[in-house]
Amino acid sequence: MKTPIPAPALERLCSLYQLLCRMEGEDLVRVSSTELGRRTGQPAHTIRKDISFLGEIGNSGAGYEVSRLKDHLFSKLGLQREKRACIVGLGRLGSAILSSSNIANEAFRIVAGFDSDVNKLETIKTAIMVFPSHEIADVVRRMAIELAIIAVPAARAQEVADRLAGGGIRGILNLAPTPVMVPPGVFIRNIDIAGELRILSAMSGVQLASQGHGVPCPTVLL
Amino acid sequence: MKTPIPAPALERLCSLYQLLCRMEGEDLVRVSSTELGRRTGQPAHTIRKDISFLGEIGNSGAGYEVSRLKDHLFSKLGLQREKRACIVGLGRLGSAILSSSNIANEAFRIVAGFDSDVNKLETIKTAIMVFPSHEIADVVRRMAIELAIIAVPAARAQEVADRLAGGGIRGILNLAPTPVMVPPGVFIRNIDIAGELRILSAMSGVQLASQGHGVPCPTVLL
DNA sequence: CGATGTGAAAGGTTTCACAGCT
DNA sequence: AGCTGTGAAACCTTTCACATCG
Repeated sequence: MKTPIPAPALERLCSLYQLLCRMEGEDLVRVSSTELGRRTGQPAHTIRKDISFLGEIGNSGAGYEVSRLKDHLFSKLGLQREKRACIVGLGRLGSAILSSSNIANEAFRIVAGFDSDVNKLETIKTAIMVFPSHEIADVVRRMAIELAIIAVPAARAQEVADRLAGGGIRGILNLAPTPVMVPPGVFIRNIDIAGELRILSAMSGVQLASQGHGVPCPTVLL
Repeated sequence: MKTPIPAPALERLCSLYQLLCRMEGEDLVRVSSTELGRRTGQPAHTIRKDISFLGEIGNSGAGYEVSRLKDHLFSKLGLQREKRACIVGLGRLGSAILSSSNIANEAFRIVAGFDSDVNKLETIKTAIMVFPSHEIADVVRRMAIELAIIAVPAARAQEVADRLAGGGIRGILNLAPTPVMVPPGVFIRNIDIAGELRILSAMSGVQLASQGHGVPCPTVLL
């Protein structure tokens, strides 16, 4: 925690954590950076560098012990403490995420949902607590919710983000097709699924300066 | 084309294009880079630099004409030619995207869907053509589909990606909670929604080297 | 003056090379 | 031999400063 970690490295480390969870399930005990590189699509030295940002861990010379490295990331990435999360917008996208994300998740747990449509609140079938949207700030504060997913129409996304921020949220994943802005201290990730397709469309028609960056490499043979 | 464009700049330009579409709807005719910066959360010089990667356009000294700049991006980003897209996996997530993405889209059109569950193919209500998953490569080739969205369980994502690549796909947006690898020439964006939350969780608990300028908005794109 | 466009500097990330360990 | 960890080089992106235009 001494060294500041580059954001891209942090993202890769999160992926790596997921990979290690899977490998542990496959009963693999030791793994080299070369092998991890093969399975993530990154060069081995990137893997080693990323890991080293969190401090030493591997038995220098004999690869990493899978479960030890996993636990190391688990704690260093702060995933140890399960964070409470909420989801705003219980339409098709919101409830799809809800039904897929609340199973077996170690880093966060969705504990509340919001929607502005009162009918929907009454008819929805879910184990989490649901509230009308105007109570966002209150509920976020009262339940000590730290993370939020926004899955509402574009026109309402900024307003929702403001309310979440007002309740003291720490991080927001915005899935609405327009970026939102947040005050300093709140982490934001704007992910627009249709926009992503547009980017792909553009990438395939324009000459790029470099096409690295999270793009898995080819181990291709078919 | 002449100047290679940095990938991050390309992503921002796609966002900018969306913003300009909205501004045109608001009947705004002229806009300065400062104003665009305010609305996207980026500094003005970044806006100007990004735009300049595509060649000159603004009346140097009097801002940009909204519709002219919009059209400029539209053609330079290759959005002009509407690309055919498909979606693999018609579960909750897949059909949520389908119902929200096929309305008024200028850059791509979803023309086919795939699922391995034959019952689902028979019961699903949609305007697009649906096929069993084992026909992916054939259909992609026959219908000249260029882009794909993967919305299947993690265990089947790589296999689906391989079939898409086999059919000659150009770009893949993978929403499964595990990254997939593709042969060179295919553009890939791996977006794991639960993983994004995990990244937020980690970001709020670890010291970062550089964090977005307080209010940014780029799409992570992957 | 206030705006754009751009070469050049600054800053951050990735890649390399090698010391040290098994 | 093969592996990890890391300082330093190489690379790419962002930021700055200023020439130029309306």
